[in-house]
Amino acid sequence: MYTQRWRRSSESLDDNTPLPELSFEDFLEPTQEETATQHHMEIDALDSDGDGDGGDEHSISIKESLNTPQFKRTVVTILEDKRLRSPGPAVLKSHAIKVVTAGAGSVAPIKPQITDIKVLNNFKPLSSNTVKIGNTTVAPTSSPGGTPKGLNSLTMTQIKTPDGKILYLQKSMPAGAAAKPAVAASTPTMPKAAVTVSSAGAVHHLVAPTGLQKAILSKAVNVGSTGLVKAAVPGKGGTSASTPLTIKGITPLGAKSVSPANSPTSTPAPKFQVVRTSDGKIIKINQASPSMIINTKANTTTTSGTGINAATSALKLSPSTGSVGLRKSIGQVVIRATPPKHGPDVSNSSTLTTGTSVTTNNASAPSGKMLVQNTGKQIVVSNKNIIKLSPKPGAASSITNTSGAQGNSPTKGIHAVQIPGKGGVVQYVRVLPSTKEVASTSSATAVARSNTSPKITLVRSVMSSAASSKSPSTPTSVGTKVVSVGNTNKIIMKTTGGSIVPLPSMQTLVSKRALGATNTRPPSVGSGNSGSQESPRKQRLNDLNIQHMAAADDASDSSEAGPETKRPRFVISVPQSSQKQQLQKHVMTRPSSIQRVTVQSANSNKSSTNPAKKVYNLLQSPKGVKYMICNSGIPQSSTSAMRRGYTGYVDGKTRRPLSIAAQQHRLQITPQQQAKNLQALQAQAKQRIRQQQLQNQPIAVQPKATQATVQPSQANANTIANANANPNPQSAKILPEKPLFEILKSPQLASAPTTDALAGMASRRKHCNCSKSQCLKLYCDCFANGEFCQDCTCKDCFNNLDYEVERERAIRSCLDRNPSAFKPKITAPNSGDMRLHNKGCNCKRSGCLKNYCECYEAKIPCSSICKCVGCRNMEDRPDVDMDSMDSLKDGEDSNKAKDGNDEQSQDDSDRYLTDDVVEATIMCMISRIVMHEKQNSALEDTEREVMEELGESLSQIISFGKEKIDTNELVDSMALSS
DNA sequence: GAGTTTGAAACT
DNA sequence: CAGTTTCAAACTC
Repeated sequence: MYTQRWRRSSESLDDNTPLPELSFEDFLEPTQEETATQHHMEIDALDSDGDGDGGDEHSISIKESLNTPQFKRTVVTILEDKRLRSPGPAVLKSHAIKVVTAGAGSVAPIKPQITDIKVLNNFKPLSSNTVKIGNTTVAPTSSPGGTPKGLNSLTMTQIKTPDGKILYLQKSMPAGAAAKPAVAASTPTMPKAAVTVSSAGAVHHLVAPTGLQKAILSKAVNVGSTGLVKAAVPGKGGTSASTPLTIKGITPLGAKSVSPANSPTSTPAPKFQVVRTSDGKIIKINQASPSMIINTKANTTTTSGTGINAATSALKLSPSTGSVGLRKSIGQVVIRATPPKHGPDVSNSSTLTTGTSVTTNNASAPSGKMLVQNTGKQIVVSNKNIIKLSPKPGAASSITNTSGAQGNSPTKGIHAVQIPGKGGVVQYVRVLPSTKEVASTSSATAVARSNTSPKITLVRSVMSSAASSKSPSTPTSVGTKVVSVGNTNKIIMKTTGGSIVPLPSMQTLVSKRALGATNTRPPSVGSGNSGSQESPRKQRLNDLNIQHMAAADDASDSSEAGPETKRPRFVISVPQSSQKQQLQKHVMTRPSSIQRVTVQSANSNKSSTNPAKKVYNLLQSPKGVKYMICNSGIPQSSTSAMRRGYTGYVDGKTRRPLSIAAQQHRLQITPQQQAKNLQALQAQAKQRIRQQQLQNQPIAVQPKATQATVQPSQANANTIANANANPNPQSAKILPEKPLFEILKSPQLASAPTTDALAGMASRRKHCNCSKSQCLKLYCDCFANGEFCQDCTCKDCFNNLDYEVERERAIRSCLDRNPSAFKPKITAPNSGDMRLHNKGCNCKRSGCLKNYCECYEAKIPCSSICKCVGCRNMEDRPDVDMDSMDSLKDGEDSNKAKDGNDEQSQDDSDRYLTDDVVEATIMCMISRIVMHEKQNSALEDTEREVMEELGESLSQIISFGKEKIDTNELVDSMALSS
């Protein structure tokens, strides 16, 4: 079935294929560890910009979350839409709720489940709006009143807002054996009010569909001021092994939903976007209502009786206590719930909502991460897959859909986006054309609009990639269109009345994860079909349904078992081609045709634990450049963070890390960028001068300097040579420097050639000795360099394949703190030898002349970036001005006076004015000229600049000379004193 | 090899 | 963002 979806090209693995390095983040694919049970869902966003308008942008993305054996979790993140234009019912502006529960997987996690709830902004409960995540639905209810009906019978968790508003999480009694806690805000009319939100006397009732929502919160969940709440949910039974936590929003299922849950009476037949995660969880977004459940502007008028103010943003969720607090400040709510173990529920729900064949398979579907952003611009599905929805009017060629073949969707034209879920599960996104286009309208009608769901248009650019797999299940029937997201694919969802913003790519969301690669294509780029923007299809998105379908062929993937199998591995390249192809479901996991390939060692079996198995993401740029990202392990190349010394041995030429972003940058180089490049070139030239000076400096530096300048091995010369051959900084061409295949290999897996290569360039000179960090913090050099510990003397080391989950989590943590954490600290901006410490040191006592200093250790002089005190490792700082000329003169004079030897000074000048220094100086001057030429600067200005450059260079040289003299003096004085 | 020093990383 | 603590490497003895 899906075989076509997946490209598993051994080619990509070809060592000869140039594979530009990718940032370390790129390697953070969903870990293998993720199990089907695990779910990580993020829902960002609810954009009700069209509250009144009905235009809403909604993006839903599903990402796979890291699942550790201990912690299985589903994360749902809802982000606020800051752009809410129309007033609407009180809406949470941005909300992030993160609930993490220990997975109830076959392997019962012993550790308590953690639930994180994070509310970023105002929370706006929508009466009719409901969000359904997996089995759990969260819906704000406008109905005033006390506890919803049937609360007593139900196990309820309350969420209280500062305002006194209360949200209830309802445990619907599971039809099946295991009851799952459901969180829902129900409209007052909801027959089964599982959850109610009452503020100011307004009560929202949550109705949980019997079959669908099941959530059990055994532990209280608290939302901290930070908006992040962690709650441990004991698993079922004493062991607490698996307690799926779901938030169940009971949304009035519009025409589609067959769900038992009753839609609020107030809302006739709201149209919903249903997103289904690979694990079978379903998220429904009621577009009819102006605001999504979770996100609405605070200022919005509340038609629904929800009393929650944006202002009141604090939420507390305590399952046990039932209290949930929402805070304004918190913009995000992430709910992580253990994925429902069993498909039946899911399937049911899915069928109810979507009713399409597509929905059927989820039982085993791996967890997915869904991110919905209020702005609605982006949808991230499974890891890096992104679907962007943008409100811009102009962009879209609306996709007119008539009733989709997919099933029972109430709405007519359904656009389906098929996204590969984990383990080959395909997620489908349906976009139902809204029948009504509402110009910006008053918000109040949110609930009432059931029929008139906000109009959302999906605009997608033509898929460039040809390989689109057809999912059998996907209806090719007329009306439903499957949108595959290809490289250039752009999906724009436009609510009526809302503007459609062409989403350049799906990458935006990825940014968090530093998927710079995706950005490589400007929106316009890519498919010849500009169409996405120009002729975007406009269509209401009534129902957004994303499903992860277990691809039959995925069996291989899934069968591969192991955590990896559950990760989505695919790349989506979608051919622009014909509509027919479009009808075909395209797997869209990654922006720019990224393909994920699982590579197993010859002997590797499907066993999940097989360390040898690795997943490579293959990426091919429009230009045909292939990139490979290794899923397992941290790519060494990309991460060569080089903390203390490693950097010093990495040669920019051979290992110059090139992040995806950087690559994109190159691809999209602009004149300004060119100018910057020139500047960088100048900087490099200066650095070169410095280095030259350092090399000549007899003291201390020399021995290491030689080392530092040693070029890495020629191992990859074949592939690298070309890349490096182009010194022209202006070149927009991607220059893969080294086959990532080798670079990315974990040390353990690295082939001999690779090892050699690495050894040549940056052989590990040492092994860590960590004792407390478990080698999962940047303290650990191995970890910081993206390497597995090997032959180290560390204690309790987790930096190995045995703890890949923890490791990946740690990586993510580091990246959260610092997205550049794994990027090389020392880089050569361009082609040059000039390496710069990106961050600079902060030495205070070492004078930057000991290896404590990262700059010194890397054999590079400190720069203006450094914050060091008493630095002795800088030959010339920018702040050095011509005054140094005088000082140098003085120094020379003093030196002369001291030595009484003019020849000495002459020798010094000869020493420092080496050919390299002169050359570098000239390069600086030339670069100025070039830059000015490009800028069409006046000749006079150019000349002046050039002379200034010369003066600056001379200043640096002089400074160096002066410092050297001072050093000599010091040495002499010390010698004398001794 | 133990103890100290150092500065980045992590934390508050 | 600044101050403090933690950490592991670098260094000293």
